[in-house]
Amino acid sequence: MANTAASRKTVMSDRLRTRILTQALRPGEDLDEARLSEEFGLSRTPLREALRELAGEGYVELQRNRSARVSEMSHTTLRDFFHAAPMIYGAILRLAATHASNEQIDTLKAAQEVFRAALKTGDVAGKALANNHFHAITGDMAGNIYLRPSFNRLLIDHARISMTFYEVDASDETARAAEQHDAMIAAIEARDANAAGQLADAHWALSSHRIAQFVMPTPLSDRLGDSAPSVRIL
Amino acid sequence: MANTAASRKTVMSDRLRTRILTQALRPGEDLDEARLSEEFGLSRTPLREALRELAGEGYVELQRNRSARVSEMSHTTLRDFFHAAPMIYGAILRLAATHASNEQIDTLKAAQEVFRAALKTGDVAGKALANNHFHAITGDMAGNIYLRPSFNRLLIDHARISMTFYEVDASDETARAAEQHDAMIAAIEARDANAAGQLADAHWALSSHRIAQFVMPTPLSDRLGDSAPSVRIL
DNA sequence: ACTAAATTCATTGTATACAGATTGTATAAT
DNA sequence: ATTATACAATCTGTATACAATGAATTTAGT
Repeated sequence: MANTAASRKTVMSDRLRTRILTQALRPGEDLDEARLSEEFGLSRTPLREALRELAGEGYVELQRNRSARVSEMSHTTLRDFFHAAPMIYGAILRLAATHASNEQIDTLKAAQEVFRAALKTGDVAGKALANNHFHAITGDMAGNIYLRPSFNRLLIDHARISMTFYEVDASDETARAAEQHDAMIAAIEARDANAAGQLADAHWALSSHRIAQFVMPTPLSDRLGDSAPSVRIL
Repeated sequence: MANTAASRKTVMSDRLRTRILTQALRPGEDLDEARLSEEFGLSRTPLREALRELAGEGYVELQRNRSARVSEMSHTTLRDFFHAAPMIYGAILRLAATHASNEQIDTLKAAQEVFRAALKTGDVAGKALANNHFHAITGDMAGNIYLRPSFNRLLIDHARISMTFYEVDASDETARAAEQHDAMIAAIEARDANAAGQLADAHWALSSHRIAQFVMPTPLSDRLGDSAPSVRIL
């Protein structure tokens, strides 16, 4: 039952998802059907179906009579990301606090432990994936089928962006992120939607600050004396 | 070039989408692969791929080792719909006003003419589809890849719900909806994001009022004298 | 030498046949 | 009569072979 055909296909999908999230497969990269199907020991038929499922989730983009590609990430997508993320993320976390089941809360706590462990090892991909998993669980908790597709799409690019800026060590900020995760768990456990919403804003502010700092580092002139560096990009 | 294989597949996808939007295929209905592939003159392979693409867009739901089903619509989904729609819709229309190209505005005007024409004929499916197309264009205008998946998912269920409550004649309200569409076009053309956002709220209020009235009609006691019927449902 | 057309090669799209899984039915045992 | 088990039928999942499309290269013409 372990190596059954059905499981091989889900394994393939999961592996591809992980590779895209960690940028082992780069944005815009072509996906050769023959090569991939051979690698996973499956024929092209199930691979093509898997690619279409991944396209629906936003991992890849299909093009007619051409190879599927890993979803692009341009400066335009980054602008759109900054616009959409706070709104969706706030709504998700408020709903998570309202609807989370006790079982889901336990799952979230476990994910948080994995995240903290990943912070210690220092493995970049491990951090990004663990963080991604933590937030994906909050998406499950919210349980709103209309918000989920956009939220999941945001998580994909958040992980991929993270893979870039986690390269630069900033252990104080990751530590603060972990603390915010703990606060989120507490707010959700207390069914406090307002607190969860505020934490979403705070968490987002921290994350977006890091991203902005990476994309557009503080100019030297600002570092001398000026205590309010520009966070706006583009 | 007209009846090529590639076009047959897109025709099949489009037809299935239309049937689901108009509830010719009912929520929860099983989709038999053999029957459908035969109907459209294609083998099961491309049909299965099409179903996976439709699943990604939210039209159908896949289940392992079972037939694909038309996406469900329960009282739970309706509650989620009411929660998510105003937020997403407002954001989309504000972005549409900010980013719309002149060509897109022309397309929107054409769609509005089709919508007005559909209102006159009285065909229920025609109204719902024309309205759906109008709003889909505003989604294109917004051009935010992170909001689009959720917005499109909302449009699917909005069309399906409309197919139910458009049955009941309420020509005064559909006329008002058409006027709001015109106002939206004007706001977008003027690049007035605030006006567009307010119109989104107003349009949504009208639509949700109709839906709520249909789902939970005004009790007789309220109709006699009480001028403020409850709009809240669930 | 350079452009244009034709041909070849590589890759995607589709059809068919087969394998695997699930559901329903019939039969047997208690 | 009821439950359990085995069998059969139906449907989903996968593999392989073939068709069609697009890109690259070669060849012919100017």
